[in-house]
Amino acid sequence: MRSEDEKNIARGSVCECNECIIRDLMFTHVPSDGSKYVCKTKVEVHFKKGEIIVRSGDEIKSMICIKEGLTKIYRSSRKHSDQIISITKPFEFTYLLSIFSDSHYNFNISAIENTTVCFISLENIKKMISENGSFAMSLLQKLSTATDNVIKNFTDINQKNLSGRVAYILLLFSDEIYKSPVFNLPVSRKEIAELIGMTTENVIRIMSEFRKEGIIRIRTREIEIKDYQRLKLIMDQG
Amino acid sequence: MRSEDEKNIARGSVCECNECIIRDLMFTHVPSDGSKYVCKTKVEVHFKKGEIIVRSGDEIKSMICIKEGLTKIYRSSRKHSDQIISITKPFEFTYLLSIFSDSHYNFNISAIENTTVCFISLENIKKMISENGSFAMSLLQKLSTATDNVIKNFTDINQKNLSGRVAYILLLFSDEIYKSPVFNLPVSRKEIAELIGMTTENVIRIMSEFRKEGIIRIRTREIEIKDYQRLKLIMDQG
DNA sequence: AACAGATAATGATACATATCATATTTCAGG
DNA sequence: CCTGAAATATGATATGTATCATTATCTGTT
Repeated sequence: MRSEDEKNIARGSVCECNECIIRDLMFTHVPSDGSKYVCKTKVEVHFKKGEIIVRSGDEIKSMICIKEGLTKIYRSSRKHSDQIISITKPFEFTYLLSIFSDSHYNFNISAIENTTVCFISLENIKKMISENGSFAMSLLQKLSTATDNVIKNFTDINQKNLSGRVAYILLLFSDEIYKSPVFNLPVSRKEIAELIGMTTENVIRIMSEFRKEGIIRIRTREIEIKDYQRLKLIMDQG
Repeated sequence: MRSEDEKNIARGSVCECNECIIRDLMFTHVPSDGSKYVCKTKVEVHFKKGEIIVRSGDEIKSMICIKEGLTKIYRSSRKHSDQIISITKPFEFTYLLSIFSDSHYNFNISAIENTTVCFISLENIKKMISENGSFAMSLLQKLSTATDNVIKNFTDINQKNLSGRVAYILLLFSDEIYKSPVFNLPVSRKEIAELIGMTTENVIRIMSEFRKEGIIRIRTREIEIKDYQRLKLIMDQG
């Protein structure tokens, strides 16, 4: 049976995206024909909202870079519900460094919006690292920053009470992802709960409280942050 | 004012440790004079239990490898108590990948046992990475495995109830660190609480319960795991 | 347009965990 | 050996959060 990666690559077409980190790194560090290893094997694949991109247990054959849309990395455990580890934005790599530590995925990745991703042959990336140290160094820097942020988010969220966590996630979407006070939540309340470690009911309840207090406006998935300062205060004090 | 690193290096002597990961990687990947960059600048420093090795905010000038003893990486937040991110054993690097993502430490590191650490000039490590891709690749693999484990531990612990967490930490010390059913806890109950995200009182309470049930024996810091299977069950079910 | 299933919303209650208060023990320093 | 501060221990209570139950709303499908 073919792996997900192989199936995905088979679906894809050659990618020419200019903002790509890898392309950027190659342009900076690989003198002439950087395309030798990477560009030939890059393929773009589109996933609809909700579709699974890779599954825990699959063999890792690609680095996956988000071109457009939004994805989540998550663990599924037998008894409990899923736990979301992080959300990945355009021009970030989905899977952090873990691609170097294991031959198979330990987490799942799925699209939480319609998403275009770029599969880049991991074998070739490894070859590039081995042959070009300054490329390696730059890639290492980018990946470790992302990993650091994941750890920082975990510790931040862990210390907050429920209101603080909900405030945190609303500000994340507003400030970091959509860069607007009005946005459509790409995730269900259940997924928010999985992201910040609480129950679905309490996510809903606390969002309702924020609404009653005039801090946010809710129209199902559409959220408007009306009192930014207050929400920030709740996040910081939670 | 000199950074902690500089002060530490000034205290140290040249290190000749054979089990060192860096030395091992160099031996594998650097043909002849691997010592050129690294060995000359390696220094061993001893820290007494409780001493701080690096402080959040210090400039990062070294990779720090534990030779002997045990250290903790932790965040100090204004209001709440510290949060321990991970415990580092001999022949592991204390600071994971973060050394590549920032110029200054974001976390603190301190010795939780009498500890000997090895400071290796970061500048030289970076030079090695740039000049030797296969060294870079191996280092990347080792560091990303460690980082992966930190993330996995976070998600594991988060899903457990208090009993499960205490069981987890006791088994960690017994299985991973001391490899013996009897060991002296290197950390206070307060530090255990900071490591697994609960209050000191509840750590004590649950350990007492385990004692009353005959699962462990406690003599202050000395712990004996008497019913390994039961403890494991509590960890898994919690 | 109507339906069904998923998602969101809200309340009542149970449970887990934190907080507060108070002993008791341990241990470093004089 | 004593002493006091820190760590450990235990109980009572308060609080936060999860769970369970029910209804309302949304969304996609026929």
